Amino acid sequence: MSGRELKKTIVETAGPPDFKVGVDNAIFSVDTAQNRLLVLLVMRQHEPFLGQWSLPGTLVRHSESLEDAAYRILAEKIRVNNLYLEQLYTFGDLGRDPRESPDSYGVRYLSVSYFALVRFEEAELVGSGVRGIAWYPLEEVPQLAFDHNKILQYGHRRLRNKLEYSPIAFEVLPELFSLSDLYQLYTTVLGENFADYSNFRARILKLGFLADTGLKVSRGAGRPATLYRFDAEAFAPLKDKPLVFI
Amino acid sequence: MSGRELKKTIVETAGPPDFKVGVDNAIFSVDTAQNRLLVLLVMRQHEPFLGQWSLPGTLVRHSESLEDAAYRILAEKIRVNNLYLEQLYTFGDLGRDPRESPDSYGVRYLSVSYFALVRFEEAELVGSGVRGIAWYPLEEVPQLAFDHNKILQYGHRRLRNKLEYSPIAFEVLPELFSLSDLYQLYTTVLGENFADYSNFRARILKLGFLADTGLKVSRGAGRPATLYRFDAEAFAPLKDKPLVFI
DNA sequence: TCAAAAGTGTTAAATATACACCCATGA
DNA sequence: TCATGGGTGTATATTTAACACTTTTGA
Repeated sequence: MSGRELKKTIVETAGPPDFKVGVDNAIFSVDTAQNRLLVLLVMRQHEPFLGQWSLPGTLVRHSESLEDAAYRILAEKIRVNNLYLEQLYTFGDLGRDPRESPDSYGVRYLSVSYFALVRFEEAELVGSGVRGIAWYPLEEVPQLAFDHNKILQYGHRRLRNKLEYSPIAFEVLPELFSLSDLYQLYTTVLGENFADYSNFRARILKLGFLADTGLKVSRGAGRPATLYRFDAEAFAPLKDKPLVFI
Repeated sequence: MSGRELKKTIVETAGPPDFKVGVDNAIFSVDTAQNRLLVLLVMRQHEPFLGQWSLPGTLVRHSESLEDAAYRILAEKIRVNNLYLEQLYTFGDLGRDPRESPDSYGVRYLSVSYFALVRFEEAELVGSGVRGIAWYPLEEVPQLAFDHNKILQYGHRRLRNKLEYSPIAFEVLPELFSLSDLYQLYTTVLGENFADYSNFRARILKLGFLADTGLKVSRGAGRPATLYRFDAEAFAPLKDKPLVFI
């Protein structure tokens, strides 16, 4: 063992390990036209896992909070005005990143994952020619780099829970939307395991935070739909109560 | 600026920052005898925040996962057989640790927090003479080191949610318990904002995962209470359904 | 024999669920 | 004029919530 290697080992085992901290985003959107739940994947441009699909991620920079980093990757990949974002889970198991030396000394890699929901219609993919970045239907997601399939699984569960218990749907719907728009969003994400349209409608209207704008929209055949607006003020008193939206 | 300082700056700004990763635990228990919700605090023995109360925490070591570290601190502070533990949230804002240099270059500190619930009666505090470690009633918690008051707030919210929607109560009750034991646990944690004893009883029994052992226990005056056991097998099919226990 | 703790039963109101049906539009 | 999507109503089962009440014990 050379002198340099010896020194390296001593230094690295002396104190607690240094971590590189990455942020990985599970970014979801709903294509209501095709009734599909989509997740944003990017092709890795570097080792490890070069050429494999992964969740968009980045290492956290100096003078940047975790959330800052999460917003930064998101902004690097898509342009979007409306979104919901929150922290998901932190993965720090040994050996989750092949850049860690196998003897488990030296630098460690840790991933703080974030979960985001964006409006599909307005989400514009950024990048020259949009190569190596794509919306994947959730059922068609391939084997991903690192432990990203696991992160995605976490994210999917969180999405379903959030949709059921919080008003995140309205962060991602257009300003004005019909009740079928809303219903479709719910069915696409949650499957069809809940109330039929009629009951859904009655329930959500009774909650009292959807304001009828009086406007109508006609989409091909059929009766025109009334457009509603989410009334944040009317919702405020319900904010801290356990609410079910389905 | 000396040569040494210049070099330091260059090196540190070249790549992404190194993080020291800490784990902090919000460890709760319920003193049913006194109807109090308690949290475990330790007195800091080192700078920063020397002599101030804090959540028990540690830096993650080489060859140790985040969860390993969480279990390690817990074991260092209390001896306990039954517990529930899960990851809470990761705090990585700039300046959350005073050891970070103020110009926000150099090493960063990040805290992955864990939430635990342990059985108070069997939890034995470890340490010579049990100095600098104590169960604090939640309402009497003082100003804590770092951002630990915030972590504690997160933990408390998680505790209430978990108790309402998951069977964590049974991880922390004795093997055999009466329905009033269970009810008292719930009232202590959640306040009294839910069903009265009679309705609570009817609901929880109807769920069908509490097995009547036939045994009775008499505690002073009053009719002896039937002892129940949590039947994990009977609960299994309900595991993935949204359940409300209150 | 009484107070304390455990356990049971009853009711009205609110909600969930499964439907059947009516309305307004474009082709 | 009819298929299509939007919207309304109703009947029943189930759940919630507030109680009054009975039972069994120790003092």
